[in-house]
Amino acid sequence: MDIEARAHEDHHDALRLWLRMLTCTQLIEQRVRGRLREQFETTLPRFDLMAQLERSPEGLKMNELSRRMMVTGGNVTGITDQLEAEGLVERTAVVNDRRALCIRLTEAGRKAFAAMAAVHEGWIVDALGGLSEREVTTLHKLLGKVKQHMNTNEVTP
Amino acid sequence: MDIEARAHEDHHDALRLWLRMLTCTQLIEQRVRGRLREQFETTLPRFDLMAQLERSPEGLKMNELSRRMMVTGGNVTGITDQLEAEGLVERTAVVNDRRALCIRLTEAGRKAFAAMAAVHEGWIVDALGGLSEREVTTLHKLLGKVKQHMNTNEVTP
DNA sequence: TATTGTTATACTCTATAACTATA
DNA sequence: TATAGTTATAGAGTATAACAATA
Repeated sequence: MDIEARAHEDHHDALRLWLRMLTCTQLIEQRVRGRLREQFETTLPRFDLMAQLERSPEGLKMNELSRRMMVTGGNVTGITDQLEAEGLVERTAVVNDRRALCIRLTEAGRKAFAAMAAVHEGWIVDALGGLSEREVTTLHKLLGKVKQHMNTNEVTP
Repeated sequence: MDIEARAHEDHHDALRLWLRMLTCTQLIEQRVRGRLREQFETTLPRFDLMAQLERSPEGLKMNELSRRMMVTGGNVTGITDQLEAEGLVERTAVVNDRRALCIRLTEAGRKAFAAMAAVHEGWIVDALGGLSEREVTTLHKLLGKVKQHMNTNEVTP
C-alpha cells in the first residue's frame, strides 16, 4: 500500500475515533444533564462550577474558574450570581488586589454538592460499567495524550 | 485493601476518566466549532446533518436523521429549513407514505460538503496527532465498549 | 496601559408540547 | 389510535464587546 493510501486510511481512522468520542460523550452528557435537572433541579455548568470549588477549598478567582471551566468570564459571573443568590457560594475579597474576587463554597454549598456528587458518581460508574479497571486506566492514559497534544498545539493557523 | 475501599477507588477512576473525556471532547469541539464558523460560516449541527446525508446518498427520513443526530425532531426541521433555503439539501416525497419526507444532499450540497469535509478531516487528524496508529485503534475499540454499554443500558431508574 | 470582573446583547442549540396530515 | 413532520415557545449555554474599578 502506498504512502498516500496509507495516510488516507489513517485519516479515516482518526475521523472515526473522533465521531465515536463525540457519540459517547453526548450519550453520557445527555443522561447526566437530564438527571441533574430532574433530581436536583440544577444544570451541568452549575454542577461543574461547584465541583471546581470543592476541589479548591481555599476558593478560586473568577478568571481561574473561567479558565478551568473553559468558558468566557461573563458566563461565570452569571452562574456565580445564581449560586450566590441560593446561598451555595460566596464572593470574598482578595488581599492586595481589590479588582479580584475569590469564590468559595459556603457550608450549605458543600453539603448540597456532597449530596449531588455522590449520586453523580454513581451515574458515571454506571455509564462506564462496560469497562474493566484496566481498560479505564488505558483510556485515561490515552486521552491524557490527546489532552496534552491539544494543549501544546494551541496555534490556530 | 478491602472491597469497599477498592470500590471507592474504582469510582474515582471512572469519574476521573469521565472528566478527561469531557475535557478532550470540549477542547476539540470548541476548536472545530470556531473554525467551521470562521472558515465556512456554518455550525456543527449543520455540518453533522450534511455528514449524515453524505453517508446515505439515497437520503434519510426526518426521524432517522433525528435519531442519528441524537436530537429531537423540531431541531432537525429547523436545520433542514436553513440548508434547504441555501440549496444544499432537498426534501423529497417517500413512496407509500405521504406523511414522511426524505432528505437528500443536492449536487451543490455534495460539493460544499466535500470541500468542508476534507479540511475538517485535517483538523481532526491534527487534533489526534499525539496518538499512534495503534493507540487510535485501541481508543476506538474501548469507546466502542462504552457506547455499546450505554445503548444496552438505557433504562433511567 | 493592562487586567479583573460585570453588564448587555445576540445567537445557537435544545427539549417540550400542541398541532396537521396522513397511516 | 399511532406515526411523521411542523410549529411555537422557552430556556440553557455560549461568545462578544463595551464598561468600571483597580493595578
